[in-house]
Amino acid sequence: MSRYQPTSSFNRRAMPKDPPLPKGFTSVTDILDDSIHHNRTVSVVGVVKDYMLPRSTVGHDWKSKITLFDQTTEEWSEGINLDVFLPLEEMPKVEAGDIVIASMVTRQRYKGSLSLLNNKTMTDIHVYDARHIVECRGSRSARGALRPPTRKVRREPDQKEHEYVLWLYNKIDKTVVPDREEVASRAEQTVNIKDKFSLLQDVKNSRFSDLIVQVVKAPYDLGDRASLWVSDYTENNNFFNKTKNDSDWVDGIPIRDGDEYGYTGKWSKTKSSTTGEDRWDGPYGKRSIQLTCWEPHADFIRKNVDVGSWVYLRNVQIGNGKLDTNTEGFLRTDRAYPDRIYVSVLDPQADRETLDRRLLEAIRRKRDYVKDHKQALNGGTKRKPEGSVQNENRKSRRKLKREGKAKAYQEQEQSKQAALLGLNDHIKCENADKTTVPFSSILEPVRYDTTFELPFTCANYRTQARVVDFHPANLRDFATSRTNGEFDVLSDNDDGGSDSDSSTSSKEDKKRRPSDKLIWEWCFALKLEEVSSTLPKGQKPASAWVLVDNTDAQLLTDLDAHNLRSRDNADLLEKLRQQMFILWGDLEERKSAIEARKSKTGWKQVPAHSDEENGDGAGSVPGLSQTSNKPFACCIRQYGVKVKAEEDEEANAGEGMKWQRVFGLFGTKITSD
DNA sequence: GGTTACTGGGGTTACGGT
Repeated sequence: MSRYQPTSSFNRRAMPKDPPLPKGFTSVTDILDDSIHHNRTVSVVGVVKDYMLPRSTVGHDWKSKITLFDQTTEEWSEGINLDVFLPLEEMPKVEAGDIVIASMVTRQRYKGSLSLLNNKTMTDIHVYDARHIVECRGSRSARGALRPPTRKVRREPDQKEHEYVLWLYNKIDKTVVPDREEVASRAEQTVNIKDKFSLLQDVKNSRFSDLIVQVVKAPYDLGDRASLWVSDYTENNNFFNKTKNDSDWVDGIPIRDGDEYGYTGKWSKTKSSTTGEDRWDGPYGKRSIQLTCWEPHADFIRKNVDVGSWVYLRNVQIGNGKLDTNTEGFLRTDRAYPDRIYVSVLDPQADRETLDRRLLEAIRRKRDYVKDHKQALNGGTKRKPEGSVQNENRKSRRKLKREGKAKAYQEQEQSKQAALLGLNDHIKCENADKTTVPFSSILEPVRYDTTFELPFTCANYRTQARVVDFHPANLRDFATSRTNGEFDVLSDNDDGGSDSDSSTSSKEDKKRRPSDKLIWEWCFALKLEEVSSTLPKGQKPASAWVLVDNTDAQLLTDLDAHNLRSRDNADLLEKLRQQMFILWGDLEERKSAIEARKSKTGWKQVPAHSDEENGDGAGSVPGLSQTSNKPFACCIRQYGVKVKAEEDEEANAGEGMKWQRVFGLFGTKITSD
């Protein structure tokens, strides 16, 4: 049996004299049937049931939609949507009752719904004007009713197709064809697109709103419907006031005063359960709304939505629900289009460029909420001392900058000498106009009016040094991974995805979400040693560990980080090895040999304290200083990070924390020419 | 099967349910 006459439509396909579908065509029923794969190219001939006038898109084309049905679907008046993207002037013009041949269209699933999609190079859309088909009744062909094409067609319909169109016109039950005028007037309204988008803070009772929200609690399945708690991190006084006290919640539903429906009794068995599903993952206060979603939305939610998902919800009816206590939302089955799903899952990890601005703003609000929430948890006083320390630093920094300039001038002569040291000219360094300062002077403690020593200063330097060690010891560990945090899409985010200590999230928040992607970044440290022609004999050159972060490592190596422990990236590892060889000569070979001889106590940590003027602190490997490599010009920045203070140390960065100065490499590039 | 690779609306509108 031909696939154009499957058993599934046998019963609906009556009359033995019915002509077969023209070769290469598929019935609407079969297109709607799951036996046809997605993205298959099909051709269809059908009667226009509904359409939407073209609207502009954010892309180049305009978009219109034509709903088609045929004799295999007329019993249910079911139809398939044909989404058409074309320039406005090329858009086909149709009316209800017209017959359309759409050849070479793609069967697609978009936002949960099946539809057909035109493609510019392959698809032909031929429209037969219903009013003229009547006039063709005397002939065997509907050819005379064919409207002039709106764009160049690949192929004219053949005689069989013209005949089939006429047959279909006569065959179709006219009572199921919607009235032309009625559809036209409805279509006119489709160009008046009402922007129903609303923030939760602005939703109004009995209105319909489109929302961009995050699911803050696992959807609760109620059989024929699903309950969803969502937030966009705005506040609405009419919302339920979620408190930290979870005793007023059962199974995701707040227990109302009076408990009219006896929830407490009914569900008391599960009340004490604190499984992940019961967990509240949203903001406190009046920031979340409960939605009741009927089919087919409920089914979509069951399959595609979980706690943490960001969703775009369309046509949510806002109301007070039966209890008339708090504002709730209702996502109902569309009466006119029962298959239409008004839920779509948004991808916050998408390119920032393509991300919906409204989603970005919601994520920003969440970030701010989380920050403020953290402050509240900490008593709201923590930030002040931090700020004052920074102000302090800012003042002193300005003064130091002035002093630094004078000092730099004095050191100019010295640096000129250093320039004669035979630098590695494969290493290029930015800020060539800036005075080079000796590496040792960067390491000197910073004093303010000689009354106290600053923990660090923020400054950039240009200097000359050579690499005498690196960390981690294995080049494969120069790249590390982290999950792409939710707030990373915010351009001003400073919460660092992997910066778990500064994160305010709960443990659950840190748990990897299915949508999180693994991000690979460079992170390694180089131990630099001073090169100086004026160093007195016998005196050890100054040295210090210098961190190389992802951006600076990208510049340095001209490579992007990936999992270097994966065999797939063996090429990248080799490239990295070659690049580093230019920078540090045979250092890796020497280090490998030494490490191989070392006891199996594991690698030592990079010294947390980077000031290692004497060079023999933890992390230094004896013998590596003898490595033969050339010094090079590089840029070094000094900055401070907050670390936990030991009991006997001064906590100068707020409660229990102290400042520690750190050095970083920047503006330095390995070149092979 | 085939191309190119993006674009994506409606509404005097709403029930059902604990």
